[in-house]
Amino acid sequence: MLHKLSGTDIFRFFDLGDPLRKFVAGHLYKYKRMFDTLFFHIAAKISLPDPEKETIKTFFTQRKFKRKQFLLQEGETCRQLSFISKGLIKSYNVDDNGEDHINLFGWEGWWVSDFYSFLSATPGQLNIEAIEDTEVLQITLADYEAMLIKVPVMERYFRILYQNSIVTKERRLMSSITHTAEEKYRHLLQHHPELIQRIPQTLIASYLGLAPETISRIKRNKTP
Amino acid sequence: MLHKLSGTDIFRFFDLGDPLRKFVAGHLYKYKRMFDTLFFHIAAKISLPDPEKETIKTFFTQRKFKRKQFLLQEGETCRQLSFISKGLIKSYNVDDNGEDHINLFGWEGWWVSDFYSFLSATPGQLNIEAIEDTEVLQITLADYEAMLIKVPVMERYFRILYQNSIVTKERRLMSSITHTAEEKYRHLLQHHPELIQRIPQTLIASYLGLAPETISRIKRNKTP
DNA sequence: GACAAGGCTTGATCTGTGTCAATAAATACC
DNA sequence: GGTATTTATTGACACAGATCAAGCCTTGTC
Repeated sequence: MLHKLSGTDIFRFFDLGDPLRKFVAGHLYKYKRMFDTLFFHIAAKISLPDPEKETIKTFFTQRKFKRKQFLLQEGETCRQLSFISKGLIKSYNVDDNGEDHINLFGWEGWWVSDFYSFLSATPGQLNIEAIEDTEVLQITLADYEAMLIKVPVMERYFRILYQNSIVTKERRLMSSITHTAEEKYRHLLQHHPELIQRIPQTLIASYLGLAPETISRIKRNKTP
Repeated sequence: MLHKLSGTDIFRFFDLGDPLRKFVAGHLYKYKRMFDTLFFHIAAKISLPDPEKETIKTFFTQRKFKRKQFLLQEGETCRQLSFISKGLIKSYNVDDNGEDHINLFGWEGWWVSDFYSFLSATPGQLNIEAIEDTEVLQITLADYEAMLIKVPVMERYFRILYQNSIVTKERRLMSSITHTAEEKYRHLLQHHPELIQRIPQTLIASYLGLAPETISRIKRNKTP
């Protein structure tokens, strides 16, 4: 089975504002099983037979985090790749002046980690913190690698996942370099309006690399 | 075989400044076959038996580009994923004011395309242009997908390739948001000094999102 | 080897966005 | 339900880095 990809589909499970989010949340509630969210997302990219699902389950452990609790702190080695089945997190680092800079937001259907730290098994600089109460499925590096050996079709899943992620990250980078503050904010507003509702403006500002005051001024100047 | 990954290894085939570049260049010269560079790079991530190599060869076509020639122009659909076996390219887009913004430089061992355009088969906004005379191996989307079906271990290769690429792109994004002009330039200088030699300052500036004059001033102020 | 074209430096000036500070509004908490 | 905390707004001001302009230096070309 080839992975079919349309112009919009490419972002479906990736960029901020996953349109399936609400449905997935309902789905989860109905079955009350965190793995359903995972398999639902996997099914969007590859077809995964039931026996393989059972194998995959054995590699993950479930964990819950309260609001403001850290999944990972700067200086730690990130031992887990986490799939968010419920909740909302921010991943950020702190610069020399003590300022936070948000790397990404993640919610239902997102994979999060300090990827560099995780893959290299060395201490990293990212903090990952729950913004809302969050439930995740976690896998260690050894198990991630073992799973990919044991269930080779997951290579395909992650290849497609990462492939799409690269597109998103390239776009965000170019936006960061080429756009003005206002363009960045309006772009986010246009493409991910739900974000603005769910996440405080201060954090949005940090994510966009702007001062919160700048966003206030943009809203004042051109919203009328 | 698991892919072993050390802290430095993670960037080896990815970020600017591939340390194997010179060796590969020599290697290529010796055997005068573009595929050697490709298989050399693949071998760094997975082990690929000879029969599979022969299969893979059938999916690629070779192409050469002269300095200043375009591999791809804005508005075109990017039909090819290109592996650079020799040369140097820039990938950039043009903003509403007609300014260029360089997305990435690529040379021996890099894969380049307008990834979004390629995967979605829709027109893209990137220009890809040869800075030096360049030789590439190209594969279409259909052949890329066919190859991944026929040689499944290539899923693994691309998964690892993309995985590393994500780390690099995340770092560049955070650098772009958190660092000052001077920090960005010094960081590049420290980690990729060869770049500064091989690529004109104007292009470096565009890559970093700075004005060329800013780089001149940085060099004046603190090099003494 | 002369001319063209491109690349680099320097100074003067302008401007978008950050910083600081004070207040108001919204939300969380016991 | 009232206080504490967080979040958003607004104004005054500062500054990093862009822009504009001019001149110089380097490289390529016939």
